[in-house]
Parts: sequence; C-alpha cells; structure tokens
Amino acid sequence: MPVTIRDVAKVANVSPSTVSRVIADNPKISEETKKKVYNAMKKLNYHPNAIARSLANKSTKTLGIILPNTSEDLFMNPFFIQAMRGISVYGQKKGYYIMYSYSNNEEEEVDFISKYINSKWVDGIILLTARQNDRCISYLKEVNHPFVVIGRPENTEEILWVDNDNFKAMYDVVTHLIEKGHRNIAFIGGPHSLNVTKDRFEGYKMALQARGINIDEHMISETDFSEDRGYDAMKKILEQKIPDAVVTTDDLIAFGALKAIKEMDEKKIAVVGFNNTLLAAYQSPTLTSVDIKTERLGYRAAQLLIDKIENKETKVNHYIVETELIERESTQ
Amino acid sequence: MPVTIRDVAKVANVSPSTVSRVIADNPKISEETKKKVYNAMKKLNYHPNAIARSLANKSTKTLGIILPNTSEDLFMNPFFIQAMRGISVYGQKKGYYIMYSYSNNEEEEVDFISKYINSKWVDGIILLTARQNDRCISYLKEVNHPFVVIGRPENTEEILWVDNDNFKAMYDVVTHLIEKGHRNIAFIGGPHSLNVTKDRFEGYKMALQARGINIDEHMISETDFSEDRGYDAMKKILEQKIPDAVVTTDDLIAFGALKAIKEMDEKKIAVVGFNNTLLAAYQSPTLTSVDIKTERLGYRAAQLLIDKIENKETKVNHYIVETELIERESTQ
DNA sequence: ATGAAAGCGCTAACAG
DNA sequence: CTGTTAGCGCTTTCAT
Repeated sequence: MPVTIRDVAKVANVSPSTVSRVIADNPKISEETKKKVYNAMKKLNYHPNAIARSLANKSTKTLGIILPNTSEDLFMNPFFIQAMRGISVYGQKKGYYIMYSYSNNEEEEVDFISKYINSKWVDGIILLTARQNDRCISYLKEVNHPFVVIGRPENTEEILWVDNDNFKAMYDVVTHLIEKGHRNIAFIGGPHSLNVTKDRFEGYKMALQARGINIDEHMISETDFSEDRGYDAMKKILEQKIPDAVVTTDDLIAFGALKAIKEMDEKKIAVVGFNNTLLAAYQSPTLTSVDIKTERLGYRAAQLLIDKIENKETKVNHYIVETELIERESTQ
Repeated sequence: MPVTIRDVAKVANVSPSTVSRVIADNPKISEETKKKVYNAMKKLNYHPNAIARSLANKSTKTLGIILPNTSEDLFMNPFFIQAMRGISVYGQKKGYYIMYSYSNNEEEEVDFISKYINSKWVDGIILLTARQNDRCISYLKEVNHPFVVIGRPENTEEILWVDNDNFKAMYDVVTHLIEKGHRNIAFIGGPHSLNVTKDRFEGYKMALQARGINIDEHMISETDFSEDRGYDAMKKILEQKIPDAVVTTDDLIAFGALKAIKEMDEKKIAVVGFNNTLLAAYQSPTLTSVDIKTERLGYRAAQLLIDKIENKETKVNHYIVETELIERESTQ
C-alpha cells in the first residue's frame, strides 16, 4: 500500500487539494498549513507519484534522445556520451528525466520518435545529428512536437538547433596558420554533402582570400571520414605540390594525413584536425585540433528545448557554441 | 483533444473495457470484435497513452541507468556508451524505455536512485559499476527494489550481477605468454582495493604457478589507472630486473609501460593491456589487449533485470561474459 | 465474450 | 486561503 496524497491530507487535517498545492509550491498556501503538510509528509515518508502527476498534468518532464545509426568509427569520438552528459546536466537542473534510444537506421529512428510522442512519454525530443533531408526532422515538424537538433538543419526557420560556427572556426584556424607564416595551405574535407563540410570549406576559402592568397585547386580534396581516406587524399596532394600546412575537417582524416606526411619525412608540414578526439593527443606528433565543445552543445540543446516546452517566450531559436583551437605539436 | 479508448469504443460499438482487452491482447476476445476494434483504432489513429497505462498497471516498463561519477580518464574508454547500447538493445527488444542520469558523487547517485524509485518512474535500476561498500547497492537492497550491477559486487548473494571472469581472463593471457616462450612476466595492476584487480592478480599468480614458474615480488606493482602511474611502475620494475613480458590490468597503465620500455629501447618486452580501449590500436607498437565485451555486459544486465521484473523464475542471478584477447604488435 | 463501474494518484476549476 | 468535485486515460473486478 503506497502512501498517497489522501493519507497525507488525513494526517495533516487538510484536503487532498491542499496537499497537492503544497507539492506544487502554490504561493497562496499559508505557511502554517505548509508546515503541517510537510510534517505529515515526513511522518508518512510520502513521495509524490510522478506517473499520476504526469497523467493529470499532461507532462512527463522527460526528454527523449535519439541516438542515430552511425558508423562504428564515430563511436570512437566521444561525441555522443559528451552530448548526453551536457543534456543531462541541464535537464537534471531543471528537474527533467532523460531517456534515450538507439536505432539502426533512419526508419527505426522515426519509429522511436513516433512511439515516444504517441505514447506521450516525452515532452520533447533531441536529435543528435542533422542530416540532409532528415526524415526525423520532417516527421517532427509535421506532428509539431517540440524538438531540437544538434547541428544546423537545412531549413533553420521554425526549428530549434545548436551548432558551432563552422565557418568561423575554420576561418580562424586558417588565419592563424597564415599568421604563423604558412602560405600553401591544403584542405581535406569530409563529404561535401554535409553542411559541416561546406561551412568549413567556405571558412578556408574566405580566410585565404582575405589575406590575398590564391586558392589552388590541387590543394583541395574531399573524402570520407576515415584514416585511410585521409591518407590517400594527402598522398594525392603531395604528388602535385608540397604544401606547408594542411587543414582537415576531422581528426580521422588528419591522422591519415599525418601518416602520409611522415612517410615523405623530408618536410615539416603543419596539420590541423577537427573535433579534438581523444586520439589527437596520442598521435606523433600530437595533433592540433579544434575542440567543438560537445558537452556544451548538449547543454544548450536541452536549454533551448526546455524553454520551448515551458513556453518561455525567448526569441532565439538557436545557439552557437564557441570552438577552441587546441594547439599541439603538429603545428609547432 | 487526444483520441482515447472511449472514442475507439464508441466507433467500434463496444465498451472501453473491451478496447482495453484488445490492447492487452486478452485471449478471450472474439476475432470479430478484435477486428472491429483494430479498424476503429486505425480510423481514429489511436495510440494508447503509456502514462495512463503505467498508472493503472503500476509499471512503467522503464529501466534507469545510474552513470557513476568517475574520473575524466575513464570516459576515454568507451565503456559507458557501449554498456548503454547493450542495455538498450535488449531493453528495446522487450519494449522497455531506458532512462539515465549522471551523478557527481556517490551521494548524488543515491539521490537519483531514490528519486527514480519513490516517484515510481522506473521498474528497475542498472548500476554501471560495483564499488566496495557501495551505498547505492546497500540502499537498493534496503528498499528491495529490482536492480542489477555490472561488475561483481561484494556480496553476490541475492544480487543480480554480470561480469567477466577476470581471474580466467588474466590466467589465459599469462598462459598464452608462457606458451610463447616468456618466463619473466611482470604484473602492473590498478588499486588492489578493487575486486577486478584482485581477481586479475590471482589469475596471474595461478597461471605462473601452474607452469611451475616462481613469482618474483620485484615484478609485481600496484598503481593507479593512469598513463603516468603506469610509466612510473614500469620504470621501477626495470630498475630491478628486465622482464620479457608485462601484463597490466588496464590499457592506460599499459600505455605508460610501453613508454617506459621505449625509452630503454634495447630490449623487446611484450606488453598486454586490458579493456581494449580505442587507443590500443593507435599505440606504437599497437597494444595487445583483452576485450571485455562491454556491450554484451550491458545486454546481459538488462536481460537479468527484466527477467526479474517480470518474475521469470530463473535460478541464475548472474552472467559471466567471455573476454577475448586481441593480439597486436606489442606481443609479436 | 462483453459491459458497468470503481479506482490508479494527482490536479484544477469552482465555490466559498 | 482551502475544500469539493470531476476528471486525466487506462485497467480490472464483478456481473451478465
């Protein structure tokens, strides 16, 4: 027999609704009755039943995270666990529970989302990645359920999202390299279908342009997120011309580039990675990389979503999280 | 206005209780009415409200994971995310939702647990680590709520747990090294206060003994889980005597050992790590390590817990998950 | 095989 | 400021 609000009411000599008001910290309850009720609660070791509250309130105070299907490699970078931590730090602060689910493909993701929504389990949903033409996003828009995306979605209007300023991040990296005296700077990016890649590439181009440095097509390569592809891409560039620096859009690519450069072994070429994965500090030379502050991204995502859920009329629909260049041996 | 069981009942021309029975797949409902009800559901796009069900059923079909406070370093090893994936794979198969919460210290952990339990949010709890004298475990035992521990707890009776056979894992590693011709095998372990360390150390001792090799105290060291500590420990051993192999209880320690050995640089000493972290494949030489199959641990934990929750009268209260030695250059 | 009605524990008008 | 009452949406005896 669980102790309920009625038991407390009886002991405190008040009505159940009064107890309910005390729980909700309703301002128009006299201090005296409050005390009475608290005492009764303590005496009976009462704890509100959150399920019952949720049913009556039509709100679960729960956020659902959709962990995307992704290549194993991406699991090497602590992105997910960090984002989840950030989300939970803010969520817990605001009294929210966090749920998550894994999916093997986009269809399963949509299934989980609709399950979460239809069954009324979650007040809001967090997508950990923004793809082009994302079915999760279109579904969520369609059913008009609160959600937030980590990464910049295609149509940023009417959508909550958080991301880094990828243009600026790369712009700054390249500018920094130029200031250190580098002139022939190569670029190896991930798939150009991703917004991230495009943005970072633009940053690269603009930074060179701003300093009056011509862009050399031979120094630009697009490839996949893997060490091997990075290695191949670097090799190809080296066959054309020896740069004095190379920027990449991912640490994995940078690892491959480092390897290719080491094999040449004559020249000192600066290398910069992206995402500051754990392995970056373990390369030789240790790899300079851009930290994208994943935990912060998660934190901000939760904040945006919870504000929306609670109808805080903030005008912002996105946050930009600052990146940080972590300099290591590869650019010394 | 959400569509409820009453709406469906009306359209299907049956009573709400009948609809409820159809949802629960109650056997004594005629095929005919079932069909009628299903049609009505489809027509109205009805989805059961899980909260209301939970309230009536006194069961949420939700599992709660307690992510322990832990040093940042441990986050480098993908233990948590992998275990969480295993848990969710089994949980989702059984129709369970998964929640998690981060804590900064043991007290907070207990707080979250009691919050989960008192508010009736979860049917069962999963602890991702087993400490000595664990307050979470004693609390959970006290309130007698279903839970499972990853790692072997102190008192294994009346507790659900999953773990590797750490004794056997290390026994096999050492035996393997002996068979490869090594005789002077050093041991560097983590804190001896942990069961894991003790078990692995026993495995080391027994394997040597079984092959009639004497144990040399100079070859045994206990330290903390960090590269630096591993380095120091290895240095100290090397000052005494040069082994031809060294086993460790963690990759981080092994990394340090590798470094110390490289500095000596004259001798080829085999090194074995534990946990097969992502960095293992990135050391030079690449590090041989024992894969503890974390995802499997999570999967089994969920299985054990859900069986308990659903009162499946299985006699087992634990699972042992097999480990696998991943051989790389460090033992070639 | 199906329906009526009470209840899971809490909240929110409305009334006073 | 506090009590009464009617739900929130579903399940489950107990009848029939």
